[in-house]
Amino acid sequence: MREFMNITKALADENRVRTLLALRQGELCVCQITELFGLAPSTVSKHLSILFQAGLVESRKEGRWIYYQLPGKDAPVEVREALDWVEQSLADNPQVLGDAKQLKKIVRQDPTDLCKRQCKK
Amino acid sequence: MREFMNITKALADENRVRTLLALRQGELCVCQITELFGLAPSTVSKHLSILFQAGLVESRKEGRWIYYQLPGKDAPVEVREALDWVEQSLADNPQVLGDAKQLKKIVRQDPTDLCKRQCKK
DNA sequence: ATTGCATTTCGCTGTGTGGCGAAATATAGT
DNA sequence: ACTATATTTCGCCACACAGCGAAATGCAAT
Repeated sequence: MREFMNITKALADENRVRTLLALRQGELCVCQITELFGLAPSTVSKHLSILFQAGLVESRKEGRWIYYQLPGKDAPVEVREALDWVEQSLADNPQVLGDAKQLKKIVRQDPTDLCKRQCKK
Repeated sequence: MREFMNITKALADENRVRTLLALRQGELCVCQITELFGLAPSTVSKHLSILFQAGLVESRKEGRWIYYQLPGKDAPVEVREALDWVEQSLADNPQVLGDAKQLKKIVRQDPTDLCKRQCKK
């Protein structure tokens, strides 16, 4: 029950749900998600931490960057069904489609430049 | 998106989730759920209101009593899939099974007596 | 009409949470 | 070693929310 509630609480924030759907495109680093939502890096990091503790995302460290991604087929059933439900419910949501569109522009840019700009703010 | 977030926020509370699973047994009035959780009637009423606004329960008025129940087949797809997900994830959860067991005793009692006892508290 | 009762609404309180900026941590490159 | 930089952790603040009790509402029975 504890684990299930971790999932529902993680899904009870719009930015976290949008993050999960954004990750369908493939792995993203913190600065890319930060750029997508216009939030502070620390805020995005916290969101990702909550998603991670719920098992809804995995992370991979590569140099200075930490890439987050959706869990693979080896994820617990609860997690997979939660993600399926989110995707099925919001796949053609305007907000989500808009995010996907903007993400394409973001992933084309050099992550280094993104982070530099965010630090200057 | 708004509607979907209403659902996820409604599911982000353990007592509300337990309520949904309890309602699989059939419709329940407020005082029965109050008895099950040991909460104040006003608190239970608020929870049910949140579930109702999310579309996760329906209500039926009969005299002084208001019975809440799970929505029928005519419910929106998002709602049905949310309920399916909750049920699949928690069907054999100890807490949920315990609730079901206690509910059987509660529904055997006269609702009038339940309410009287709750008012005396 | 009035009383009794099931439920809801209202006001309040304590706790939880999202947001930020600043400081801390960890890694790359010089 | 030192600097730069990507991310996290830590305080802090504003706000949302679960919980209760008391008052209000709606309905039934007298």
